[in-house]
Amino acid sequence: MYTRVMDSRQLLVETMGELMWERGYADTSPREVRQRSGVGQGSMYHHFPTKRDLALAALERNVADLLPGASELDGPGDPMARIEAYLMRPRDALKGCKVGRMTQDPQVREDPVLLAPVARAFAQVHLSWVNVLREAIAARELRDDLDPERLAHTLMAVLQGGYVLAIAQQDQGPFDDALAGALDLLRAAKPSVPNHKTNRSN
Amino acid sequence: MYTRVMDSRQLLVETMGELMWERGYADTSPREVRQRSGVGQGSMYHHFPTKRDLALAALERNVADLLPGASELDGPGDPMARIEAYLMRPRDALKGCKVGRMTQDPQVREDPVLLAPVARAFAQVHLSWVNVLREAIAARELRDDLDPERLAHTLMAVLQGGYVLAIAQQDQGPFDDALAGALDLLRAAKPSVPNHKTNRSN
DNA sequence: GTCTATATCGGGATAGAC
DNA sequence: GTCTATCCCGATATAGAC
Repeated sequence: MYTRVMDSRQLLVETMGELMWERGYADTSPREVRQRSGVGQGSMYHHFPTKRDLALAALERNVADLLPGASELDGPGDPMARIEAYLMRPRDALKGCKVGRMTQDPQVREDPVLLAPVARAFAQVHLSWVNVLREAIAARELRDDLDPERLAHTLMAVLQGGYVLAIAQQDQGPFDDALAGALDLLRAAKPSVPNHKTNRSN
Repeated sequence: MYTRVMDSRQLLVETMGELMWERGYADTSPREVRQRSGVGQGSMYHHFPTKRDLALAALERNVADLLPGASELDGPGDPMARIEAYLMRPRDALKGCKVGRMTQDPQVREDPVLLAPVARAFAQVHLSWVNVLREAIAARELRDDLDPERLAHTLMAVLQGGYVLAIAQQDQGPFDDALAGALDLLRAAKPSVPNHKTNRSN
């Protein structure tokens, strides 16, 4: 590791990451990156021969930014409480998801290399969801006839889709509703004869 | 109404609609539209002075394409059956949603005029969802402590988010999972003492 | 590593004839 | 309404000096 220094390279990656969040990949120009970052032309093309190279680095950075948040699902603590905490964490719905947004960018979608970090990120979040859902079932907080793999996709979709609804209406409300509704459903899906002795072997 | 003729104007709208579905707005050029449609330059700018004008027409057309499908929710028939039919209708997840996709296009997102048809479409679908969910509650197919407005957003989000997951993985699976999981949750949210006499006053 | 200069191409039109 | 010609600009680099 070559240690710290907030050098040009890193500045570029950070700036590109922001712009990709705000504007996507296709509609972000190298010019904008240079202007916002203050890094010069020559310098930029020295570090990143093409826009795509820069985008790849930025994407990986954005993914790395996001994953720690999802690890909130991994515990410790009561599974349903972790789920609730994760779902109810404050999020700016109108900004959308740094990572999920990329799936709608035509030039990312068609480029397996750019899509790969997105796929990996989602796969990892899915894993966390599956685990916490399994635990919730084991703790009798959820009916055991629910399929954790499926449900994990459902809950991830609520999040990603919530952003879409919020942006469409230019209103945070639908996003909050979508998450709250999902939580309501989970609560309604407690086993019909729950273990009231609450001896948490977890 | 000036009757049929698949004239240039209509051809342009149709083609732009397809391209916006495939590539979004920002990344679709007037040139592509002309080439795919076969309509000439002069003709195009005669009918639509700017790209944005064409996009608006195409967007409205795409919305009009989609709404009839959502009216499947409006019945008649058993509410839960309608919900299931709507959710399980075959969809090509990798193509994404014609309308929802627009929310991720930077140039649409920032343009209230272009965003408006999207917002109206979603509002209308939301209405259909609220109605069918109310009916499901009235028919004792869903617990009456669930909030139809919220749940409507949740279910719309599952759909929209399902597309995101599918595209990320380049796999229809996560989409199908997300919808199936949502249906599982709805089924698990039946009232604890359901009315087994099934006297449908609906 | 960074700078400035230069190059090519496509996007998004406008002009004016037919 | 449709055609061809033309225009300007920004996107995305490449070249070569410092």
